[in-house]
Amino acid sequence: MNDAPQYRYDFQAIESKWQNHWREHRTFACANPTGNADQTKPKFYVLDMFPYPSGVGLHVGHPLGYIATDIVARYKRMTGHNVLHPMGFDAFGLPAEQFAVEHGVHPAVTTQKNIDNMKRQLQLLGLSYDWDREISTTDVDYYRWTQWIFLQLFNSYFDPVGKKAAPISELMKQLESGERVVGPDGELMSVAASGGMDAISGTPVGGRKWYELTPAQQSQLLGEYRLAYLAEVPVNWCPALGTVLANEEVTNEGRSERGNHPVFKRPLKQWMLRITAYAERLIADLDRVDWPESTKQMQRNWIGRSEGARVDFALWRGQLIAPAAPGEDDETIDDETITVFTTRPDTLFGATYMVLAPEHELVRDITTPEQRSAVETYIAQAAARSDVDRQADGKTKTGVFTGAYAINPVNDQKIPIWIADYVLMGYGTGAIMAVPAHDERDHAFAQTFGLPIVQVITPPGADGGPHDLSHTAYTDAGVNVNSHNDEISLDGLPTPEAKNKITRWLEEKGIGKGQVQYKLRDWLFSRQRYWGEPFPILHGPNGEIVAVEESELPVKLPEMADFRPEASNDPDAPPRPPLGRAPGSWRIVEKDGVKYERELNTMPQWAGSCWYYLRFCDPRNNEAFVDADVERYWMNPTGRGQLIAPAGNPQSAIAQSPMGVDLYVGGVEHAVLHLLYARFWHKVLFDLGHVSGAEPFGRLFNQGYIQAAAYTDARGMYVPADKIEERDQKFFFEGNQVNREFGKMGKSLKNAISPDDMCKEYGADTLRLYEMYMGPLDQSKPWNTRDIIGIHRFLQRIWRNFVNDQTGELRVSDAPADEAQSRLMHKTIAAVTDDMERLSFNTAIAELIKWNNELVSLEKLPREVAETMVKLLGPLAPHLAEELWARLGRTDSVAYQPWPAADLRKLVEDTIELPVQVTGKLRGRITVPVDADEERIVAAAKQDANVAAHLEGRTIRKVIVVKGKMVNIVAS
RNA sequence: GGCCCAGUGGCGGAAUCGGCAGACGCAGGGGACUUAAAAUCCCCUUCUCCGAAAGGGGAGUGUGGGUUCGAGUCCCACCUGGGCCACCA
Repeated sequence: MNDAPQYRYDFQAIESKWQNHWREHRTFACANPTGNADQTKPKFYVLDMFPYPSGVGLHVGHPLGYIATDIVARYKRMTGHNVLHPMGFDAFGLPAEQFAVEHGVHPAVTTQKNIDNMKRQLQLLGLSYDWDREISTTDVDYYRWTQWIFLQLFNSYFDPVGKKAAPISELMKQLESGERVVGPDGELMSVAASGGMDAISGTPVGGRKWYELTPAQQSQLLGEYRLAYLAEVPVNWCPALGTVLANEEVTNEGRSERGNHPVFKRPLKQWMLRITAYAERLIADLDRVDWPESTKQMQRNWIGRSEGARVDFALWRGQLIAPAAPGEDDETIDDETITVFTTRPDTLFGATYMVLAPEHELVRDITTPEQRSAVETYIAQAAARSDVDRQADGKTKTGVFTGAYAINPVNDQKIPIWIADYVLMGYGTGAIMAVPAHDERDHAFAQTFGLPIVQVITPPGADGGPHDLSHTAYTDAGVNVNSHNDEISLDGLPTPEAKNKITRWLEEKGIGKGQVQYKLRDWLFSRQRYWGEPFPILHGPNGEIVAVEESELPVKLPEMADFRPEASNDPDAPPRPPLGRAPGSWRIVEKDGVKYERELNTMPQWAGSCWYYLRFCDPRNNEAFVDADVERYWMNPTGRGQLIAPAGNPQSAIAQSPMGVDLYVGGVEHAVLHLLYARFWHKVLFDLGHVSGAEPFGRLFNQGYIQAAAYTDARGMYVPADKIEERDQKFFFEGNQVNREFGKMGKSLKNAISPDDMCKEYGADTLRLYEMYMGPLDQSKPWNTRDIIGIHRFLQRIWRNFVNDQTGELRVSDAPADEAQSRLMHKTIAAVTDDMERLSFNTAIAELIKWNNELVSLEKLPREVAETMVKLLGPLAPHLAEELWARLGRTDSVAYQPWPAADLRKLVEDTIELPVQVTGKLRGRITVPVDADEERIVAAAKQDANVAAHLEGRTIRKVIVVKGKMVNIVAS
């Protein structure tokens, strides 16, 4: 027999009713500020990192951030903001293509299916997105503009004078007029800066003036400066997948993340984006955004700025230089120097040998005949080893002597030149001066090969005495010794001054220069895949690279039945992008009687996510990627209504940020790449005048992960967590005991929990509240289904406070709240509002639970109390709030009700309880009038029996009264 | 190895600016209601000592020091766990 109350909290009926209502009424559609739209409201743009629509759908870890942003969006609507809260899908990429290959379905089909499923799951959670603005990076109307932005990059160069992107056409004009020249190292200089150098001396192509170059040469020269360019670079080539892979798509074992196929480093001609030109600004502008300090630090580390100097070492010519091998250029190396980068030019006197990367171009030229075979063997070995192998060796150093020597410019010492794989071709100049006394790696290498170690730095305060360098290098700053020649002495100088002095000397002598070096490399931007954005680029018969006209965009992906990448077992096989098999009608474009072939690579998955936040502002615009006025509105502070925050809360977490998206929430896994790439694109668009601010995301918040118990069997394999039985704190799978551990929820640990199941069993409001109640948003915390019941009880208790579950009657009266109830209400409003501003939803919920527990004892809720409860609940549990709002007789949506304001006067009490300490230990509590003066407070404190007992026989040394907080009587 | 973050009851966590440690929830214990169970409601619940109780004492926020009238909070060193980078000259 089922005698459950007839009018109990029926979350399923409530939630589907209101989800349908919101959808049908487009409750959360938000207007752009055009025409007659209401511009009196301040705007607020709150954004999630949009998901990749995977086939398995969401688990309960995914919506953590979405729930948080939804609460913020709903709260901001109630505080009178025009809120932009969109959602879309980052749907290009390898997984969809792989799935499609495996199941023989077109990726467009599976992608759409996955999007539909994910959207259904999101709507089940009652998230208040403006679905009118939904976009997918795979929509032609979207990637058309991704291609357009690529053309902006292709048609721009980085002007080193203005330190910003500018149209390449301007550079062309300046080169034509001779106003600007190309310096000896390829640097762009204005004529003034070059000291009157004319275009002849500056032009690197055959030493000819710009106007003497053929069009192909001119085009090649411009290519050296474009922000998007083709270059032969070492890439991660995976022949089995038939594509290059980004570093992060390669496992620590040097295999592909998907499929576990071997990956090889090899040089290939690829599209690159010149992000390195922006290194300085990408670091500097981090100071202008409100991001977690750790995320900023990760970006700074990734960009890796170091200050130091370039130093030229002359080759020692007292020996025969190896003659060029047959067929090679017989280059004279008489004038050759080896240039190194060092952050410690102050240790130059301690440089006892040099090391070149095995791939360094000079290695072949300088190697002596006796050493040639050893060197070539080593080079071959190094090439065969993956980066991972190199690292696996840790500190053991390998290398080979080339037989050649260089001259240390400060002391004319003849020092040997080695090659070793601990020197990387990709950083600095690919060559180093080795100072084994003061660099750990050089020290280890010198120890291994018996090279001399010369101390030139002493630790501060070490009196210049010899320092034990037999086991380890001294790498910190100190004071120079043994560092002088006829012209310069660094002896006695502390490290920073020594650096400055030697750098100046090197510059005067013309053999060195102060330099800033970055770890950041240019961005490898092409993939040999089908499921990505085609490049809007054409290749002419003579190797010309021509941009597709803007008017001819989009370049649509061709329909293809077979879109598989061409796999191979041969690491030397050339890449064959799937688009190479596209029909000729797509591949070949005829213009002015010339046949061009389309670029066959596609863009990486990062491309679409680099600018989607801009498209959300104006997603259906066919004239521009975003309307300029609309962009200015959403991406800039309005200056109006900075925030609706309680007084006395200056450090509001969601105050409007200086520029860009007001709040961007996502996982810390995107701390570097996505956020760096998007910032780079945004800066280019800013430089070219297409957007109004220098940074895309004013405030960033990284939510934590949801972890869950995972179980491994005797073989260490994960077993499904939902099939585990627990007995006596031991865990069993199919009768066998298994181990429990905790890890990030997901498919690989077989511990995913579906939000669909939770919504079905407890409801979306319960799931939302539970996820927020688990702990601080930015912390990782373990999922525990058992704990959900507490939140569910809370919502049921709210329901019963409003509705008599036997009769269905509303338990609300029109009587006013008494003083105690009123005070409690305003206290809760103040606390919850403060928590909302700080994104501290766990404590906001705790406040509401506490308040609601107090209301249980009331016969009926005063209407004011009831309405306030519903409003405070609105952002957190929106379905229940809408239902109760309707039952209170309201016909409008609670989503746009004004947020309750705490009346501070109502919080004032007549008396206050103060803790009393004696010498720092709590001994009693007193109740005094709130305006009592110090004298009266102290007198009351001394009268407390327990306090008096502890003061008995002691002398009072000091009395500290902190108004409204506590009293401390110090006695001895 | 470098940089960053975190350690608080049986568990998740609270304490926002240096001022009553453990809010709120789970689990656990006791009680009410019920034929019974579920649900619901009430009470207890950091450890420990004295006390029949009221109450009171001591210890306590990873460890050891320091600053302070007062430290979970600030400083120094260390331990443990997590994240990112990792031969970047």
